[in-house]
Amino acid sequence: MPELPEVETVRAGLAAHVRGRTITAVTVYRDRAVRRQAGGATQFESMLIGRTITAVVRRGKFCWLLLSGPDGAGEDYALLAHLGMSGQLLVRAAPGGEHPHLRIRISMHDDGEVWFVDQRTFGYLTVDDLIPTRDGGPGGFAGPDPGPGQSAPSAAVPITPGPGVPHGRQTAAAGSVLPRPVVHIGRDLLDPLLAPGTPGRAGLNRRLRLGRRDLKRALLDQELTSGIGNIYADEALWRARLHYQRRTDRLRPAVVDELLDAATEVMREALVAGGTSFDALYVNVDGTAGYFDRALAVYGRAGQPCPRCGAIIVREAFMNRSSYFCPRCQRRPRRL
DNA sequence: ACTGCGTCCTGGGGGC
DNA sequence: TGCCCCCAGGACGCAG
Repeated sequence: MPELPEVETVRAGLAAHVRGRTITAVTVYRDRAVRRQAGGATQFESMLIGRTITAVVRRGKFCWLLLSGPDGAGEDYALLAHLGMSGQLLVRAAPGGEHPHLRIRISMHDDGEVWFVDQRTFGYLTVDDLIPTRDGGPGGFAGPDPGPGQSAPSAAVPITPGPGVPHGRQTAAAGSVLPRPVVHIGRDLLDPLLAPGTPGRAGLNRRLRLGRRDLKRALLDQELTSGIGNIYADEALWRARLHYQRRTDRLRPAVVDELLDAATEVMREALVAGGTSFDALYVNVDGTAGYFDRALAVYGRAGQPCPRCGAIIVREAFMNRSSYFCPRCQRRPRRL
C-alpha cells in the first residue's frame, strides 16, 4: 500500500520524467477516478490541456503536479493525486498501450504519457486551486519563519541519507501553498520543519498527547502528521516497543519522541529501499518494485518469531484492519 | 469539540 | 472444478 516512502519514490520518478512537459490530451476511462473533481471528467480534462508541469510536490501520501498556464502564467492550479490502496502513476515514453486497470491517460507534447492505474479505485486524481496557508493548516506546523533557505519554490530539500524531499512551496509567511484538499493535512515526518529537536517536532509531540485515543489511531491521523499508514505504524510501534492500544494522554513526552524518531527512521530506510512492495500493486513509475518488505519486522508476519526477542508475532483486528505486534516486546497496557 | 465507525472497491486465495 | 466468502485499508462523512 502506498505510504510516504512509496509516494515519495513515485514523486521523484515523476519529477525526473515530466517536469517541463506540456499536457496535450487527457482521457478518463473511469469516472470514479475523478470523483473529487468539481465538474467531473469534462472539467478535469479541460483544466489540464495546454498546461505545463513545472514541479512535482508531496506532503504525506498526497502528491501533486504544479501547472503553469498556456501563456506562462503563474501556477494557479495543481493536478493532485492520491494513490489510495492500489493506485499507480506510470510513465510511458511512447503513446498507446493498454492496461486492465488504466483509469486515466495523460498525453504530453513529446509523445510521453502518464498513466493512472488503480485496481481498487480508492485513489483519485483531481485538479484544484492552490491555497496559500500560514501554517500548513489545522494539523500543520505553526512556528517561526523558516527563513530564506526554505523559500525557494519547490526546491528539493536534501535529507540524508535519502533523496531530496520537497515539502511544498514555502511562502515568506512560513506557510505553504497547498492544493485545497491538502490544506488540512499535517506536515510529514520527513519535513525539515518536523525534524527532531525542532519546535515543530515538539508541537507535534504535544498535540499527539492532547487527544485521548489509542496510540495507533493517532499515528494514522493524517491531520496530526501525514504519511504513516498501517505498515509503518506497526513497524514504528515495534521499534519503539509500544503497544498499539497505549493511550495517548498517558504517554510521557520522551516516549512519544522515541516513537516519532522510530517512525521517521523506518520511513527513511524504506525510502532508500525504494519502498515496500508485496506484489505488482505498488511499483515505481517505471514499473519496478521496492524491496523494503524484506526488512519488515512485524507487518504481515503473524506466526513468525520477533526479530528482537523470538516471541511469536501476533495479528489482531483493530480499526477494521490488521495490527501486528510482538506480545513480549510490546506489552498491552493494563488499563485500556 | 472530539472520537470512532461505516463505506467505498476489486482480485486473489482459501475452504468446501 | 466451481463457487462463495473473506481479506487488503486510506480518507471521508456522519453519528453520538
